[in-house]
Amino acid sequence: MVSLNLPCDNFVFPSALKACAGLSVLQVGRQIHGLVSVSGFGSDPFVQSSLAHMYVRCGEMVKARKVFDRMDQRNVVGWSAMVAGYAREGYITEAMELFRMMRDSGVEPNLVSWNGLIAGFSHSGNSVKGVATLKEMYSQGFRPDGTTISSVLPSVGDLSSLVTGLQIHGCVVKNGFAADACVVSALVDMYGKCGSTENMLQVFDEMVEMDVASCNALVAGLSRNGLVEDALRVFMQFKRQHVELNVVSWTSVVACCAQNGKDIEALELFREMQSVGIKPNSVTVPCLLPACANIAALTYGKAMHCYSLRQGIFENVYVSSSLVDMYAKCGKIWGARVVFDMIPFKNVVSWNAIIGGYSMHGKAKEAICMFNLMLESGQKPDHISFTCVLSACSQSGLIKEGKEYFRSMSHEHGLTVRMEHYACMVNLLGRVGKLEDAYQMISQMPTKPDACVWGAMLSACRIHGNATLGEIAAEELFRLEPRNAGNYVLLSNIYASKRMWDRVNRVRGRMMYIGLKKNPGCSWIELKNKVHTLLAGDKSHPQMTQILERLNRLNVEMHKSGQFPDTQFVLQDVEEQEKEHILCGHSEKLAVGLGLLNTPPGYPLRVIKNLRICGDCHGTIKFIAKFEGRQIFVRDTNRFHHFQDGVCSCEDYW
DNA sequence: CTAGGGTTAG
Repeated sequence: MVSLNLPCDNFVFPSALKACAGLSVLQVGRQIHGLVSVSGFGSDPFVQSSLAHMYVRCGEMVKARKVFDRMDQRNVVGWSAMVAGYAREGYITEAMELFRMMRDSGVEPNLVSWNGLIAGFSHSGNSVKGVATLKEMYSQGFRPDGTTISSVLPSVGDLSSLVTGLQIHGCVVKNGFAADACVVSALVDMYGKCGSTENMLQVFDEMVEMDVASCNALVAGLSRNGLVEDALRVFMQFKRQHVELNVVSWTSVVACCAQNGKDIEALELFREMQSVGIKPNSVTVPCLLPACANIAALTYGKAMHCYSLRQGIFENVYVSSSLVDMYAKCGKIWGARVVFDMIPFKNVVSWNAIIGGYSMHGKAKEAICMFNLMLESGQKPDHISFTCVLSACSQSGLIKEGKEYFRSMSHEHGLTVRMEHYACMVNLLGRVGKLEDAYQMISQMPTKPDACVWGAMLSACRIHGNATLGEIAAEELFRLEPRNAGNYVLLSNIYASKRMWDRVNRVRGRMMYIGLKKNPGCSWIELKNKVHTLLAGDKSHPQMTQILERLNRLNVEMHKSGQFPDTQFVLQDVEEQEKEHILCGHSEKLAVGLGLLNTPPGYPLRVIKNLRICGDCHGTIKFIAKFEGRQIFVRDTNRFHHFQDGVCSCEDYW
């Protein structure tokens, strides 16, 4: 229309600006603003309100305010857009103040004004304000409608306040809002977030007309509450019933798998999603990438990188940040850095990804350097930034630096010290052998230490073979998480390393009594675009004979060179020779053996393990790396081990 | 002709 030189009037500007607002396209909005300025309609109240709204929706509150301040006759639409905008951006005081000023200037808020304010609070995650505003609206004689309900519900879910949720549900039933699809999906979501699956299912079952958003909320709700199998089952049902599943539906089910240890399933669902013609978007990618990272499926991860570049979604900060994380977890820390440097607008998530990456690789210097660069760039650190930098310090035994970061967290950055930060400090002190200091830190905590703190203590006791403090930590853990087999294994390993076999048997008896089995060790390796899973002692892999043959040959070579496996890591009290036999079956060694067989000489190997690497395997893999002239990366639950030339990047300190 | 709502994301 503009290129045809047709004149724009005060009727077409609002419509065009509304389109910009809906799509948050600031660039076009600015151009239209320019046209408005030269058109002579710059003082039309409709045009001005629309302009203010466009800037609000593009997150440009300063620009919006400028337009609003210049308005000659401020109408209810302009006021309401500004109020909602401030609430949405988290400027609560400004929103409330403007709301008051609107009334003082003689403009009465209507239902849409109230709803906008409530939606703004919900959007910015303000759980208390949303509900409070709903109550205030009631007290001033405004009846809520379906929009009010679906605006306020998201903040109720965040509150985890089931009572409030039930009250609102009651209001929905009484007023007949249950026919509104948005209300139903918001209710399903709210009950899911409050952990009430019975209510969630009831709302879903009573739904009048099938609605895809409610189906999606149900899948997410089941997944979030640990009912993974049910989530997958209902998804399959929806597919069979020909519910018109959209990109959100597929993304939800991919996320469900990726967040619950079903990494291979996540990759398969992603493929199926594409095969039925649903295009993954900038949310799908960060949902899927953790699955690639978990099993070090680098080829899939790279494919996602290419896809993101092709689709033009790489610039999305969540997409690029999850790519950084994926490369780091797949052993490519340099690749992670390259991607990080290409992120145009970094946020705290991006910085945390690269700091965490360096930390995981034991590169404390680099992690600290990136942390300082983040501060210099003006980015405020959050509690995760501190978890990353503190764990980097503990990987490398940097006591002084760690203590200083720990102190600055609350004193300089105004952040609350959480359990995981105490756990980092216990880890830091404990690993260098300052077990008494670590124990003292726990005793002086303002809140009761949780399992991650005691777990750090127990691990430190394992490294230094301290049975006395180990027993204290273990007893706390048995009370806090009686069904976590790892704790029993750690304590029993402490005893085994001190040859206290009667106590080893006592712990194992206790485990058996409550019906716990040692978590089987499991490793993954990607070879020729296929991810292979190996379980400790499992002989089912088709190449197992060759693997064991190769490993035995390497074992002989190792003995010849005068090195012997460290057998103190075996749990059972058995003859020395048999111990070595059991160690041979550890999954990380099997994965390395498989990698050696199926890759050309000199090719680097990347292995992922679900538990911490054992000392014997660590020693053996150091030997293999040297003997075979290979770089071998092993990622365990804690960090990366980069084996090369007979040494490991962790310097035997893990 | 201009203002308000639900589902996926470290």
